[in-house]
Formats: sequence, C-alpha cells, structure tokens
Amino acid sequence: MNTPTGTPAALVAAARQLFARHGYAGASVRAITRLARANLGAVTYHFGSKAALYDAALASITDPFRERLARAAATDEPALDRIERVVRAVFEYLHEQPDFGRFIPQVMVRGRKVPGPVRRTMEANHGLIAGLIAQGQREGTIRRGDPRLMALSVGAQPFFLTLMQAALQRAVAIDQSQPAVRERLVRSVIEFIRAGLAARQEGS
Amino acid sequence: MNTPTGTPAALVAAARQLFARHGYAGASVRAITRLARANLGAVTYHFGSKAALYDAALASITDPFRERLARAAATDEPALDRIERVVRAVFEYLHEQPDFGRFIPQVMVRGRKVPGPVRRTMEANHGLIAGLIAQGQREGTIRRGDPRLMALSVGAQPFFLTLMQAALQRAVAIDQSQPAVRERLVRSVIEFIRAGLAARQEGS
DNA sequence: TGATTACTCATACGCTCGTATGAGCAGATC
DNA sequence: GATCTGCTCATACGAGCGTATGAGTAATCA
Repeated sequence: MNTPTGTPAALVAAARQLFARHGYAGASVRAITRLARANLGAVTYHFGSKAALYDAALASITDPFRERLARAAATDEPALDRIERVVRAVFEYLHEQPDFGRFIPQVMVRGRKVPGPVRRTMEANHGLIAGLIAQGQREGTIRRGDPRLMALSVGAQPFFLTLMQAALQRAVAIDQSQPAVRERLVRSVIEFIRAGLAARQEGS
Repeated sequence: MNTPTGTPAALVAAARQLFARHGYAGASVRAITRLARANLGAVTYHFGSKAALYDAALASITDPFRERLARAAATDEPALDRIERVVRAVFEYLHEQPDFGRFIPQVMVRGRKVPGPVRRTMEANHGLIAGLIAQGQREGTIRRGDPRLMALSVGAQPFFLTLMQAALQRAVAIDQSQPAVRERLVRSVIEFIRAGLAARQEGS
C-alpha cells in the first residue's frame, strides 16, 4: 500500500470508516481521533472543522473510483464488452472499499446539495456508461432507447446490491462475502444487463 | 387521509421525516417532539425510548409497502406483466413516500442487525418477485437463470433510482419531479427489465 | 362526587458533543 | 545555540443530547 502516512491521512481513513458506518452526526470527532490514534485537537488543526474532514473523506474515496472506471473502459472492444468491464470494476471497487457503498447513499440522503467530489464522479461515470451505450447503438449491438436513461439501469445494480449486501445476507440469505456466491451474483447481473441492452436477434 | 390522530401518531410521522433526512443520531428527540407539537417527555411516555420510536417509524412505512406490492401482483396475467405492475408499484410508493427511499439505505448501513419490519418486507418482496420470475420460466416467457438473483436485478432499479433522485437531478440533470420525465424513466426501466428477463425469440 | 386513569408538561440530571486555547516539543534554519 | 515552525497534547467551555421525575389536568367510572 502506498497510502500516505501521517496524522491527516490517518484522520481521513478513520473518518471514512466511521462516517460510512454511523453517518455524519453519529461519528464523533472524539471517536475519529481515537481510531486514528490522534489527539482530539488534530481535526481542528488539520482540517479546520468536522465538516471539512467529511468532505476530505468523501473525496478520498470518490476520486480513485472515477479513475478506476475510466481505466476499465479504456479498451477498443465492442460496447457490450466494455460495459461488462465497467460493471465488473464497479463491483470490484465497491468490494475493496466497502465504506464507499455506505458513504454514498448517506450523502444522497443528507438533504443538502451534493458535494463536489461526488457530483463530479457521478457525472463522469454516468457519462462514461451512456457513451458506451451510444457506441453500441451505432454498432447495432445495443437496442434503441435513451442512452442516459439506460445508463441508470446499468449503474443501479452494482450500487444497490453492494449497498444492500449486509441486509441481503440476513434477509434473503445471499452472502456476498463468499467469493463463489459473489461471482454467481456478478455473472447474473452481467447477463441481465447484456440481455437488457442487447439489440434483438431478428433485427430492428 | 385516514391517518390516525393523537400524539403517538404525530410522533411517528415526525420521526419518520426527521430520521429519514438526518439519520438516527442526527434527529434529536427534541426536534421530533417539536415537529410533532408534543412535549419532550412524550417519546419516553409513549414509546419508552428513542430507539423504540425509530422502530415504530420504520414499521409505519415498511408495512404498507409490503401490502401494496402484494396487491399489485395479485392478477392472473403473464409473469412479465405482473412484474411490470410490481415495478410500477415500487416506483409509485417510493414517489408517494419519499422518506422511505431515504430511510431504508440508512438502515442497511447502520451496521447493526436488520430490524424486524425491514427484514420481513425484504423477504416478502424478494420472494414475490422471485416467484413471478419462476412463473415466467415455467411459461417459457422468461429466460433461464436463478430467479432469486434475477429478482435482485429487478428490485435494484426502482430503489436505486429513487434514492438517487435528488443527486441525479443535480449531477445528471434528470429531474424526476417532472411527471413527464418520471414517466420516461419508468418506461425505460421497465423496457430494460423486460428485455433483461425475456426468453430469447429463437427459443432455448 | 370522589377515585382512578391516561396523558401532558416543565424541569433537572449526567453525559457527550464540536471547538478553542495555550503549553510543550522535536526538527529545521540562521 | 538561539529562533522559528509545524505539530501534538491536555484541558476547558458552552451547548445539546436522551432520559427521569413529579406535579398538573381532563376525562372516565364507581
């Protein structure tokens, strides 16, 4: 891991974890500094306020995500294959960074306007998928429809399923912590997406 | 509205709204009682604790949802049409009860075990959709695949899109508060789901 | 009519919160 | 070696928190 060291980085990492699990109000500055093995005053000193630390924690997780998806899409395969790569990348990132899937919905829900890093990431990723769908429509491999709306259907699944992970395990007995189960789930989602997008066999 | 009256009902309504918007820790008993025009002590008196009020607020929104979907599915149409009805009912309920879409992800994320009412609702609704998919497979109108996994792909979309509603409006310029936009979105999702589930034209 | 019941209300308790303050301290700079 | 700089740390402050308590009150029932 080339994670940066030092107190600010430790604070961001701790903040990410606790904000994700307990929400903004539920994660206290005391708990964050304790987890980061830093002093209570460190948040004020390095970030100015709890709210600024929140934004920093958010950016620390959205920025790499945006980059990761862009990299996944950077091949010259047919559109449906590129989309599959992107969907797999979303699942992978969410799996590596379980805090991400917890963080985002909270941000959406918190009422206030969408913070910059989240907004940029959403714009970029939605545009990416919509672009791939438009490519597929030009190729004739993807059916008609508004690419921007279809992109939402594609993105919804990895996000929702990862967010619901813990609940699905308990309520529906689908345990994504088992790699075999995860792989079956991912495959099922990808089949669904391919079928949902594909142009009909018989033409038009 | 045949909403029950009295202090307990007012508390539940206020709690639903504030918990949904600010999370468990972020919604104070004082704010809830103020909104409900009740006394500070009313929560303790009627519910025993803040946590118990939280559960009551949760049940007040999940129970009607479960019932609504069951009613939507209660026709003897082909499976894909019944699924469409259920998906539309999800969109409608989430639209009527915007707190619901904010409440649920918080619950998922809160770490602790899934509360009873949510668990029961998830089980019921997931089972409902999986059952409809299995019906379609017997009819030959729905392609092969694990109905329980395919049901997740179906359910993901209305939930995710409604949860993200505010963010989508700002980041991606899709404003679901306009009925026309909403209808286009719902249609797109249903097309996607039908295509994602349908058996291939050519058989097998 | 007097007792009981169900509820509201004001107030108080102990606790935790986010932030501010100023002393302490290692390493760089001159 | 003195000064400065960047940072850590312990402590303090006022505010808000969830909950407990007991007096007050209106309706119910004997």
